[in-house]
Amino acid sequence: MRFTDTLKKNYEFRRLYAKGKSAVTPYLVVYARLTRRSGCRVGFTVSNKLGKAVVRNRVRRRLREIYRLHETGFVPGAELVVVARARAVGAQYRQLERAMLDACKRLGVWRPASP
RNA sequence: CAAGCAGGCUGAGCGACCGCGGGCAUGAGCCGAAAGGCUGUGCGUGAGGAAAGUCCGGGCUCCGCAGGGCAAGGAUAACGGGUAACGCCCGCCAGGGGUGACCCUCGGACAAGUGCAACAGAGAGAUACCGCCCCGGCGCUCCCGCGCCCGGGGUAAGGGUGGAAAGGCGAGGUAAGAGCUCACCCGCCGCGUGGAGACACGUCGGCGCUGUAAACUCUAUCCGGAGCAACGCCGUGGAGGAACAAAAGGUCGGCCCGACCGUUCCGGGGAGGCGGCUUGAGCCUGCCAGCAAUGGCAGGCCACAGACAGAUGGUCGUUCAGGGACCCGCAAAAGGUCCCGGACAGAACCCGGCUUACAGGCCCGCUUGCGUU
RNA sequence: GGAGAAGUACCCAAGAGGCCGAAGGGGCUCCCCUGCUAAGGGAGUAGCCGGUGUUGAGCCGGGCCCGGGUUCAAAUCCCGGCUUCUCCG
Repeated sequence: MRFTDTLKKNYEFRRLYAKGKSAVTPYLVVYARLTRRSGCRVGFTVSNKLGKAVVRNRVRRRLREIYRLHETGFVPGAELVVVARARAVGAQYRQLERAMLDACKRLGVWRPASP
């Protein structure tokens, strides 16, 4: 994740929830906004209502891997938070991937990478 | 060979590409006055037997506390040992289960005191409902005797109720009965022998006492409280305080007037940062002591994670388990092809246990039954 | 990560060893009131699961989150799980 930092502080998450736009899919919710920074910043939220620690870790790792593999397509300066919903627990990797890219495209922070 | 019992180990292997957290080195690039930081490169490393539940015991911190005793509250409970300690472990005893290997048991004291034992039943340490027996009364009868809407007394053998009816059973005894007496058995106390002890055996003597302490209680032993979000250090700004200066300067403004603004130190401490943070009752090998838990000695090793919105992942190939379908075949076995497919589960200060979850696989020992020699 | 609390009928809930065969509300059924409904008033049975029987009623057994245990007897006492909720920066 070359140009990417992770969102860490609670106030950063709350600022994004308050000021950003969101897109909803059955598997996840994406909040996003644009800043003047040169790199992207991303955070992942998997609440403990989704399951035990193993389940939550697997969901978060998959979401992070999806972001990593499609990192070059994100608009610089984007700040986003991906919140997993309950149906993400039993989802296939490809379903999660399609849901996340679709949501990001609707928010205008991602476009398919040109080869 | 089959069925079973007990214990221990293991918790898929190899490879490819991309990616992540620590550590060490490097000094290539950038930033910085420097310390150093970020990026890069190389080497090596990176989840568990339960990491889980947070149920016990410790270490470690802070708070409280002169020392000792008593009380309150809580915990534990046969006996002997192990351990830093434990409610854990080992051995053993008693009771219960199993043909057996073996398994199960919060297993002190109701004979110190108090409470409770609903309903049923006559009666729940006490009792006379039915019954049985004696005496009196009345009636029947020639008498023997028999009967009862009668009264007084004896009785705990029989009936029924109940979880439990007050040692069991037999004989003697008696009006009928009764440990009232006796033999045998059961239990408790005492005595003798053996044992480290719980206890076992014997029976010379005494006694016959309901159950319940996961009811209050008593006895013995142990325990101060909170927790790494503990705690220690640093800490821009802002609130507050002190010292210095009261001139110069800055901002608003065309200028004057006017308004606003200082520097240094202290400072509880919020955000944040750093430490605590991984070398420890540590791991491996061998020998000795012990039935064992465990302990002792010698040698070797730091390979055995340390994050802080929290790393250990993703996509594949192949092998090994496993399951299903088909082919071959009378059937089983073996073989072949294809498909599916990997238990429970993720460190968060660290250890010792317990409990709970768990696909399978491997090893050792033992028991019973059958067969062969 | 740590510290606690609570689970009782469809919902809210009382009960703290035996009279529990589970109180009381809400809900449900029937009746009154109304042109009809709501509200109000009166009465009533059951309730969840399984079995049996059925037009319906009934009858039997099990059930107080789940599984063990103590006791003659457990919603209640003890042990172990599960679920939900709260607090600590």
